[in-house]
Amino acid sequence: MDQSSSSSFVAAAAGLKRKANAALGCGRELPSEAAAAVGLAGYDVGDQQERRVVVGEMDFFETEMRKEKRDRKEHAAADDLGVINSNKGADLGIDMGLHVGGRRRNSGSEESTVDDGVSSNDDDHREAKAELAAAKSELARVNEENKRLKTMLANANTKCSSLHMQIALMQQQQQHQRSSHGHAHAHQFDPDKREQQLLLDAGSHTQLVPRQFMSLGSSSSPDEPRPARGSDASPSSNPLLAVGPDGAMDYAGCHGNVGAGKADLMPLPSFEHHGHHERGGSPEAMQGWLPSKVPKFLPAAKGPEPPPPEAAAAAATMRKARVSVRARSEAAMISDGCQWRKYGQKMAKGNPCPRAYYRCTMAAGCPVRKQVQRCAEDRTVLITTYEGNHNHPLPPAAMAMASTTAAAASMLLSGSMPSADGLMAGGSNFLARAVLPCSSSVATISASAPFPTVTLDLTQTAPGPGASPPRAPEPAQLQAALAEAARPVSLPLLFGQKLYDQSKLSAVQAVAGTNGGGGGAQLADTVNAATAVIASDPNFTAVLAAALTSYIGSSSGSGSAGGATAAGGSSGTVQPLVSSGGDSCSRDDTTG
DNA sequence: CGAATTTGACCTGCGC
DNA sequence: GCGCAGGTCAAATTCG
Repeated sequence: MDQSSSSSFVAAAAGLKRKANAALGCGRELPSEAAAAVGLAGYDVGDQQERRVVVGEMDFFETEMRKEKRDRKEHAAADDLGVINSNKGADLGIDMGLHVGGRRRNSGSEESTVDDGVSSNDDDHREAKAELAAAKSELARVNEENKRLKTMLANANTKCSSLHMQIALMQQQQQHQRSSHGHAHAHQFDPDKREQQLLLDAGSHTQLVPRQFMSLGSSSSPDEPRPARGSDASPSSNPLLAVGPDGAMDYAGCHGNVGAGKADLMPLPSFEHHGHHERGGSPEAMQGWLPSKVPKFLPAAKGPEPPPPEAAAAAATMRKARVSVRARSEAAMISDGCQWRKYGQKMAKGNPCPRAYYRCTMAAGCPVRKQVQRCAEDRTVLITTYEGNHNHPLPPAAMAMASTTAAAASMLLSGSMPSADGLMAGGSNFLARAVLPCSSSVATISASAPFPTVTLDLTQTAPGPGASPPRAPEPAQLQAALAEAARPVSLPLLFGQKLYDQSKLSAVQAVAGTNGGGGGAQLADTVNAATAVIASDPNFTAVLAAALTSYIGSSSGSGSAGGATAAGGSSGTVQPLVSSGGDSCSRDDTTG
């Protein structure tokens, strides 16, 4: 090794060390030995390519994305039947069986290579032809399979949109009833409820999922200026078509600049970006991106009609609702199908690992951000916290995560913003019971100020006495868990039985609206019914929807959902995974 | 050379 | 008012 290459190697190694540290979430803080202590020693920092492979993103959707690439490759390959690259066979996981002597063709010397090997042996030649034909057949079969899977995925995502709409409609109905019946009385003597109502009233100023849903059909805020819609389809008559007047417009807008119509991009289920409507005057509004801080949110609202201060404050609070995903990963970041750009890194108190800040770059002005941080207690656990909603269609690979997080956020923010106690007494622990047999996922809610957060914990194994330490799920398992989370099945049953049961809803609303201690029977009934649904169909989307039912019913606090707390609360199997600010681990430290 | 990342500075909210 | 912590900005740096 000459001197120049040696020095460049040293420089590269230094850079790699720094990056590897950062990738492991322990960037500036970790000297070499410390990096080794957290597992860096397992990586070959001298090989950048290797490092990129190993320390790169943990790809939840690796299989799917590969499949898509593969699909495209195979189409090309099918058109060019003269050459079958054995690498394709490797990618496909198919042994093409072409490794016969020197007869494997390559694109560089097809004729001569083949002839050299074949001319001397006609039997081998025939055999190779047969293998080639078999390989083609297999290729065609795999192509068909890929197409079928793609179609299934698209259908699933469409159904998931329907689920979100149903959740929204239920929330809308609940809010309408609440606003028309009890809220005037309840809020007069309950400052918290008054504040909640302010949040509700301000909801249409926000870009949060529930507000998006609420905006369907009739606005929750009658005085809220709404863009005129030619086809104001009734959401109840056709939830899918009524993805939302706003959403429809926004999609039309973003389709233009992010390639709508591309087969591999799908509109998010009712995801909407409100910035265009609310802050249309400012440059930031044009970009659709606003910092999350309230003081910046307020001045940014320089449009013709800035929202009232309390509305803006409420909007800022609600906009901070987050969905956190915990997963074991050695990679620096989980791959959720979106494109992210890092815009900052910060040391968080109580955690030696830095927190990285990313924003979505799939579309200009997408307001979605995420924070990535390793858990202080278990640095194999990567905590990814999402905030905001995409304002653009997502590739199929991103739909599972987006749908799951949107559903969780929607649930968390639905209706009102109950106290943390109320959440923990009801929704959280109920969610905590939602252990997926298929993925061992656990969802918890924390409404701790200022950032209500839903955590999807993909690190937990099924609880059991004396259970061994959590086992790291394979990426494929994680992907399956997320895909499962987004798979909407049996929702008509769930909603038909519970969420559209107006009498029961009214009862639950009465509980929530009056902040009273009664209604335990109805609540328990709802919880039990939802639990039954989960038991019969342990689907995470259904779990979330069911949890929403429970959550709405229990949002009044009072611990009336005591039955729901039994399994998860104190067993230790469900930890307080996330708290405000997404710094779950440090929270765990401080709360003991 | 453009895009992405790094990193110190800055801003803001909050608790004391 | 002050200090701390979280979050963001933006110039500098690195990468492809």
